[in-house]
Amino acid sequence: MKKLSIADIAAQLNVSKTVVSFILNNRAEEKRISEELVLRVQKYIKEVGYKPNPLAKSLRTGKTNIIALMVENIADPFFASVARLIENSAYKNGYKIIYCSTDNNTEKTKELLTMFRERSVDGYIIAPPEGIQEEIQSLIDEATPVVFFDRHLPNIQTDVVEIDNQDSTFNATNYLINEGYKSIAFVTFSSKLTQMKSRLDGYKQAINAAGLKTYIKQIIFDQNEDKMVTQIVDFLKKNKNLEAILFGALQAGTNGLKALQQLGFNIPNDMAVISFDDCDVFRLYSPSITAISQPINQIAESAINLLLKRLNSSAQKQQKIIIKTSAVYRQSVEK
Amino acid sequence: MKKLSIADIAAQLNVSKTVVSFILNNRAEEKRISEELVLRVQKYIKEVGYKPNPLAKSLRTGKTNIIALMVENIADPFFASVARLIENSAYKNGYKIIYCSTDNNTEKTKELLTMFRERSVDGYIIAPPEGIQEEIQSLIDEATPVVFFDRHLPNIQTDVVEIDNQDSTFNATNYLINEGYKSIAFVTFSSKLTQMKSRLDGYKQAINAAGLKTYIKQIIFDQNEDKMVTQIVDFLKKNKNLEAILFGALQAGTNGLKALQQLGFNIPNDMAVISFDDCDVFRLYSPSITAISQPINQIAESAINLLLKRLNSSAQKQQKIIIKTSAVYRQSVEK
DNA sequence: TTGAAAGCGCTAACAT
DNA sequence: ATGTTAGCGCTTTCAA
Repeated sequence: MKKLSIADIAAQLNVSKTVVSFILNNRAEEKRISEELVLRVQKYIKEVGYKPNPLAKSLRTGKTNIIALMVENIADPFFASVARLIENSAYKNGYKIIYCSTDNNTEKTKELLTMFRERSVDGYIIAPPEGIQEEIQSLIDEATPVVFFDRHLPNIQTDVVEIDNQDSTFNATNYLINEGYKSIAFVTFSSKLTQMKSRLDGYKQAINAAGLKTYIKQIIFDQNEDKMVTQIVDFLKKNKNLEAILFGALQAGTNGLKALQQLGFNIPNDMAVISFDDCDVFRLYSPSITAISQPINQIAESAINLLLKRLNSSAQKQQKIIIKTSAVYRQSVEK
Repeated sequence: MKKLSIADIAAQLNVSKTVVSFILNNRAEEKRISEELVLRVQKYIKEVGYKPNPLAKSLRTGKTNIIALMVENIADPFFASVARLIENSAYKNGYKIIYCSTDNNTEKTKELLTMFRERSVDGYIIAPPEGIQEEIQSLIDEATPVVFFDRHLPNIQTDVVEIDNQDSTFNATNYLINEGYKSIAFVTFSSKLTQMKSRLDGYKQAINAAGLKTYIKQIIFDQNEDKMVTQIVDFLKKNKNLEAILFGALQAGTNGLKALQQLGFNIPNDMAVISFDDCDVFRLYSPSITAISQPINQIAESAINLLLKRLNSSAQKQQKIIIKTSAVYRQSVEK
């Protein structure tokens, strides 16, 4: 059974391809095609199970119904979960997702963008690394929809979905201060990305407002987890007076717990702990770990909705959606 | 700046499209095109940064350089990690990945397969749900490469990458038996998938060989985690004599830990624990949890390599790669 | 209301 | 050794 083409359909029904095409694309009314013919064609198409070839359609229209999803790392639970939810909505709306992990690597991301552009991807949802302003701007200039999430790029005007990073760490830090802790550290990754900067700022702001001293450790990311643990161990050894730690990211938190375990710290007696991002590790750990929880559902939903809106109707003012986080208080900060 | 086409290049250089096409596709030698011309064309192409339109190419050749990756759930850490590694190799070899989560839902998966087929995806890497034999068989009949991983479908002859599920649980159960535990439960998901059956078989085999009694709980999967925890809690309440539990899957394990916590069990004194799959939760839990670790790297690598091999040269005997797991012994089974 | 035909950009059979 | 040309299957302008 050979694959049917629109020409086959037209030939069988003794009509032109044009008519069939119009009917397939719901333009029958607009084109004032007789109802009788419309029905006849639709019936036949259903009967033989004809499906238009999307490749040919794409070549002709330049639309692919494919959305590129560019995350930092698809193996990261946060990005994987967001991807899962975005995938759902996308498929529901007739779009497929082609994804990739940027590793926050500028060059790699540029190459990926070039590839996607060649393939005429319809739109982009990106957790952008630094240094891709130019490429993104030229996409925007071509009226290709781009939605940022998790972070943004300064100077780029496009839709963004973010959480209120600064508020989150500000509040968490204040919580620790109010609980009576004085020496509070912020352990995070060394990064220039906007979300990481904001988290650091929130911490600093709270500490400074309380007239306390800041203790900041910015871990250098390393494929080898043990090396990151070691960085935290060293930091802890150098700052014996610490009473509480706020971890600025999930992996900082889990590695931090490993470091604290290695050094035999008792949580929360020797050290109170709060971490950004929530996960099973924190829920199940004993003591359970207080965490700043990102509303993944809202983030994913907002991102895909913004993109779909843009795909369906161009030209509107870019939106910035800031989503509030909530802290889940657990045993790791009980005095 | 308009997008260049092969016709533009040909016109500029006063040669035919054919020549340009052959040179682009590395068939210059085969077609005995003069070296001088090859160089001239290549130079010009590089100069103007011309890239062939993959859409047009695909329409013509029927090849898309896209691989479909169908996992159970991309938000599951196991599948996300495998996806990450497969993504890497695929991009390195000039293929892109379009993925989807099947939810082990037969109907959904069939629809997805239809969609991918319409889009002329070049090959498939699938963790297959039940009931899609027919669709898969017809892909294979069309000589479309399909590689299964994590599980397989009975009666379908195609490349498979799996771990030695039965051996894994057999060995783990035996380990518990040798440690002196008598009442050993197997808590897993209710599933007809091959890998889950094998895990159950391995447990039964070991228990029976030792002349012990089996205690089996097959959790009904539920989006609501608490409901799954409750199922385990109920099971534990009904079997007060249990001394050890082997969990047949990651989520069974984490939910099991929650259940044990709820009931105030002390691990390993009140209950020894081993879980299938390893993750941070088990490493960081106190006591740390003994786990059967799947070699994710090997799984991903084998799967993508099998597929790439098939994409590059059809017709070869299908391979079944069985990968050994290793147990990571931790405190949860120390007597 | 319907149809003919051009063309999206590429490959490859066939010609020269 | 290089060129001509017919499609791949679709959309859309223009004509009837």
